[in-house]
Amino acid sequence: MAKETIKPTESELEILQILWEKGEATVREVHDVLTATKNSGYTTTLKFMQIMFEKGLVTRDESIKSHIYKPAVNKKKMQRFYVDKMIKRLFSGSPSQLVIQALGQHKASKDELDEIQKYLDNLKK
Amino acid sequence: MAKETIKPTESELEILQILWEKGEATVREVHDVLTATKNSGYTTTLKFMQIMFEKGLVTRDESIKSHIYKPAVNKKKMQRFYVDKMIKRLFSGSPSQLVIQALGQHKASKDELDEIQKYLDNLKK
DNA sequence: TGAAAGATACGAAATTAATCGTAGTGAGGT
DNA sequence: ACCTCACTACGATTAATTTCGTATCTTTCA
Repeated sequence: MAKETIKPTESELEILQILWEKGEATVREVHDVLTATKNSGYTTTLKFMQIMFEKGLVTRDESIKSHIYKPAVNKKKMQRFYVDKMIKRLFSGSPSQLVIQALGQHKASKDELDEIQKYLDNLKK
Repeated sequence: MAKETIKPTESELEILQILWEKGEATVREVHDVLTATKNSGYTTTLKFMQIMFEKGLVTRDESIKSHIYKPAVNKKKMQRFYVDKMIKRLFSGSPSQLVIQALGQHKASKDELDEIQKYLDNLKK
């Protein structure tokens, strides 16, 4: 009975991101965020969230007319899963290559660099 | 006519990884690598590579009986694309969170840590 | 020379993802 | 009491992805 890692689709991940951010939200709220960048119908968003509910990616409170959805999967766990996959598929299994790539392609603030430095010091023991 | 980023599917990425690694390979060679971890038919691998050829993800030399395939997309470009997406979708847009996550979940060697350190020093200027 | 081995091409089934239309339900206001 | 509005449920469609079977071709070698 090993728990399968539930793999969200691209669209589901987009919605999870919003739910993680907000903690909980109605379909309407999620949809409003989505339509800020893309445009798709309300029932499309609704359908996605219903499917996510069936898959166990979210829970929902149905006691209110507008159901309230919450993420049911752990963000950290998903991060780990995808970081792993990405390292394997795109960085020949080398985590440090990913780190360097990530550092290189975005400018981090001084604070962020310091935080990474602290983390690094710790690893170096 | 801006060139669209060609987005390989999961399976296509798996094959690209092998081609990037080897530089070039026949279907048979790719298939042998694949079947080390999963199991699927030879014609499945063949079909994938034919589709990838049509999409322009690979080139091939047909002058030999067993066609020789080469990657036609840049690995760095793909890395950038997916790292971007991942930061956006899973790390709330924060590259340093990804870095810390990646560092935390895999043990890097001393050499690798040094390399990252050097890179970091450089960024800090 | 002709059968076996191994390759490609092609079509098509099976599955999964994404998208939307329509119908039905319930609460609130007039 | 009824109309309207926002919401859910559900089915259907289309598109993309994965997977293979079968036909065909070429080389080799007994």
